Amino acid sequence: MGSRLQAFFFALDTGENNFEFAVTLLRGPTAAVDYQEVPIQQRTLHDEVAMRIRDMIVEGRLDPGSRINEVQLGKSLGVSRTPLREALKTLASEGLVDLVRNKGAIIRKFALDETIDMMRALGAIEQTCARMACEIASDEEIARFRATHDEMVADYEARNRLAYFKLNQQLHQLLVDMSHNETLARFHRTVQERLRRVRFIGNDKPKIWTEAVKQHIEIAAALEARDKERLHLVLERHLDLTLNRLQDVSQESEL
Amino acid sequence: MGSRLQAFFFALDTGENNFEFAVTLLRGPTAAVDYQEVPIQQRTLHDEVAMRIRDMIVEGRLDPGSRINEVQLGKSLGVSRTPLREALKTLASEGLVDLVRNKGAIIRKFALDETIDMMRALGAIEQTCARMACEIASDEEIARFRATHDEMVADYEARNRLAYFKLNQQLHQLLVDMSHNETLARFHRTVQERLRRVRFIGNDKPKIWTEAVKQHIEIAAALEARDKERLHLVLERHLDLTLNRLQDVSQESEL
DNA sequence: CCCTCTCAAAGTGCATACAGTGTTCTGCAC
DNA sequence: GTGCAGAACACTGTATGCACTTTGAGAGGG
Repeated sequence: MGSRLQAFFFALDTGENNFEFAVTLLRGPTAAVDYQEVPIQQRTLHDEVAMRIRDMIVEGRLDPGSRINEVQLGKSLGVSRTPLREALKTLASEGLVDLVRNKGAIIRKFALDETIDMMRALGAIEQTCARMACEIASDEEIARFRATHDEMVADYEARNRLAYFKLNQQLHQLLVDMSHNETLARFHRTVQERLRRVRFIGNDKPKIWTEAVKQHIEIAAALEARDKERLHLVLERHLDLTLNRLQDVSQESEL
Repeated sequence: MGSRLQAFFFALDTGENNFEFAVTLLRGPTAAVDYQEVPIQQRTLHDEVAMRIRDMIVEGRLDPGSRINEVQLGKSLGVSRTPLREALKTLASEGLVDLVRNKGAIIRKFALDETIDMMRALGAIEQTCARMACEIASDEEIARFRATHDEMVADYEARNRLAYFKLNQQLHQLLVDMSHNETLARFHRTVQERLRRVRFIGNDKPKIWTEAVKQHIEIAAALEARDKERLHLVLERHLDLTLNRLQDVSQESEL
């Protein structure tokens, strides 16, 4: 809703060019009054910069825990400090960096418990949205979910990990979108973005992967049956699986 | 300028500013490594400015739908455009303003359906957190909830509206905090802040007020019984009440 | 060897300057 | 009076400059 363009992009694995666009977010059912509805709109420098840095952080090209040198980074991006600093404010609100007076931006380093915290939040949102979706999602949407789901399963069977991951993420997003609640959906996106660098850790264990797929099949089924409680339960288990995976993999306590 | 709610809110929130909110953003409950742990820290200008503008928006002193003139506002706050612009980036991320290229910041005007959307999100978070709370909240926390609750009911009986409102908000926050999920709690705070200007509309109807209190009593009871499902249901009804109230009050479609 | 004190270099926070873009006002044709 | 062109104005976006804080290396004392 609203027309905030601060969209979040899913470069996911390509690591490059996230120019597949935010326009999707522009759906504006709002009364065409004032400035509420915004046209296509060129991107500003600070937006562009925010995107670039976001990617750098998420892809691990900037070291968690380290400071950002504004002059240096600005030079390397070819912009002055002003738009850079503005971009950092945005990233700070998204929780990707911490801003400390006279020290500037520090790449946020997530403790394990914080990561778990965020995962749980993500899971909770998904559960909630799933419940809502059972009530108000259209049959078309559910069909679309099913289609994406089937595609994903096919990718699993072909052991096509990359495509699988992508569709998996998309599926979770789809579920959330079906709640028709933009506020929750956007929050989900933000957190998911924050977690991108750890989201799929450990999914390379065949057993876990297989289990995850099984759950997904159940999820799709429950959704089609519009069975709130069942869906809630499966998602609970799905989250548990993710958490276990995370805990197994990360002996160290920071990510 | 402002909406008809303006006077209402001046009374309501007593200029108690969101200090805690700003501070929360700096928090890092992490192992004391690197820069993760940040000392008390003086506030920066842009933080201060963000806070001021946030208050101005929430209290209706800035007109929804109108643009912010950076020079003018900067002058009136006694700061240059740089920290002001940085503050605006923060507020944009919080969803209080929209940023449009070559137009700057526009105070966000919420369509009724967007407001409902946010309310629902808030309700969903509360439900979710309540479920979590039933499992992991300590007895002390629940006792504290109960105490606050009782205090609030007393304020109701004394028809002490202002105190009631304050405790009500606090109670909802408490519930969310009991989930021990910082991510969700922070999100809840952000959205609640956005809604501050409309949150308690219509609560002056005695009938509705009475009903709300009844529900609160049930909520406290369910929580003490750690009865997830019951709590979920009551909260559902509580949300419905809020939504009805909102719909009743706002004939016009924007807030 | 270690401590700490000093001071220069580096880096951030904020203000100002400049360039480009929207907006408004004026004057003129009709 | 209405509509339009164009110039003056207003305002935003970005770059640069200055002041103050932090950092860190080296000197001097213990």
